[in-house]
Amino acid sequence: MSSKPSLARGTRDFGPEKMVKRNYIFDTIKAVFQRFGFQPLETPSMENLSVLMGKYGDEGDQLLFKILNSGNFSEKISQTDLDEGYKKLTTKISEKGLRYDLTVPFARYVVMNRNELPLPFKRYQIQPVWRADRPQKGRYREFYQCDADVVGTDSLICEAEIVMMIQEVMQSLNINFNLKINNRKILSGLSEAIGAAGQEAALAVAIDKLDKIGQEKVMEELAERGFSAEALANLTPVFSITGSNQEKFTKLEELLQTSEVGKKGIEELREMWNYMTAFGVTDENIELDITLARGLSYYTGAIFEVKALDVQIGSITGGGRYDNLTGTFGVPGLSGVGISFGVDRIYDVLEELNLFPNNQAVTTKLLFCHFGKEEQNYTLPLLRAARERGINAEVFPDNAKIKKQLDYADRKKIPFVVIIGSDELQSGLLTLKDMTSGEQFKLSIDDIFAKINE
RNA sequence: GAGAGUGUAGCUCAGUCGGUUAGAGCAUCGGUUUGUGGUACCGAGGGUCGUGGGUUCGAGCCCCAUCAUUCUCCCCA
Repeated sequence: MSSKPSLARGTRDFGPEKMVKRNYIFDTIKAVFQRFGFQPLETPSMENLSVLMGKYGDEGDQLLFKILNSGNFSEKISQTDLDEGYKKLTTKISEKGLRYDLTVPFARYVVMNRNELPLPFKRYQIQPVWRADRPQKGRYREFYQCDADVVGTDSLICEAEIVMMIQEVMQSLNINFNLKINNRKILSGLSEAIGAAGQEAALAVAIDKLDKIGQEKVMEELAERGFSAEALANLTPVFSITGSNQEKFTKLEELLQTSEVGKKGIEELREMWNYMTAFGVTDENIELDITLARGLSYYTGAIFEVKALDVQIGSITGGGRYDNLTGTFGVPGLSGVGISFGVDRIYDVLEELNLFPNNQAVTTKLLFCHFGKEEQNYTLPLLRAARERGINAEVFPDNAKIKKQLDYADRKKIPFVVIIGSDELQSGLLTLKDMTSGEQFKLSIDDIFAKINE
């Protein structure tokens, strides 16, 4: 019995054309990472659940793909285990899970190798991750993350360099972009300054939606979350912080006078800006945006977010600084700052704006076509010679009508074919066909190689 | 976790009020052309209408269940 094959939900195939385009993005990003001194790292697809569980909150634990133990796991289960419900049962039948992101495996790696690693340690990592949530537009159960992080230094030079890496990647890909920068300490300071200390998480989540739902709705949501009318009134001036980045700094300083954390945040941002200036980075494309929050709670310092202009799509890159990356594995005191490029969204942007280079799809340059066994044998040394000259070449492996062989060349977008029949065997002059123009020439094999390499 | 939609040929989709043998385009294969693709013309193959039940003289169409899948909210990349 055969049944129709199908893809597992939320997963995708990447055919040859898509792979060429994806590799273009990966190669561009990798080149920039390496130029800034980041080194490659790969970790296993699966990790022990003890490494993954409890790192992403309750909801994150639910979204982990768990791997069933091998062997007869059922014999270890008793009726009481079944009665206790699936959460406890899971721990008895599953000990491993697919990684949920690249940051936690990275933290595990750093902890396990802390004595061998040169600190600060700069690594980049491009691998798929898996999440068991419901797929929808632009969201998958398997997708790639493309991360670069530095651990083991608090220097704000790292933040400045991240800004430069973003600029270089976007410029290489020809994407017009807007980079927003904030600092998590400013958000903390803000909640202190408006008299809602300790509520910065709720404040951050709500304020992050500002450009999506507008100021009024944000206020409503904050009110629902228990912010007092007074706090909301104090918050209002924040929305009118406008002007150049330097002007924003000045206004912010007035607003956050009363908050130590807030002042620290401003100080960090100013220092970071000073480094950027020293590097020669201009403020073009870069915007200080104190309403940028980036949902996640683990950021503690700078926060970055990049959006593509000219196209209606969410953020394509994000990152920030987080303290105590390795704390959950018992090694406190290692701070990190990182950036993650959203490859799938960048792909969509390049596709929509037609920014992929177009001469990439060609893989084979030359196909040998023939009329039978004897002619095919004649091509084999020529095929080898072509490859030795660096020409991507292949021979049609079956005996088939020339029509079918040319059709194969056409579909594979092979630009040149050599046709060999009895005439060619006799004369030694081979027929070269240029598939784009349709022109044909009778040439010696050396002339053919020369022409193809033109 | 909550809500909405869609399942008909390999793919994208028509299918009228419930009515005879379920269609098209693309793709595949063959031919026009035994040595010429991308164009054209001719022809062929390909279906348990997601699955199971129900209503009916009669169901691709109506009802129930179930599975799959897409989208929205939550959350995130």
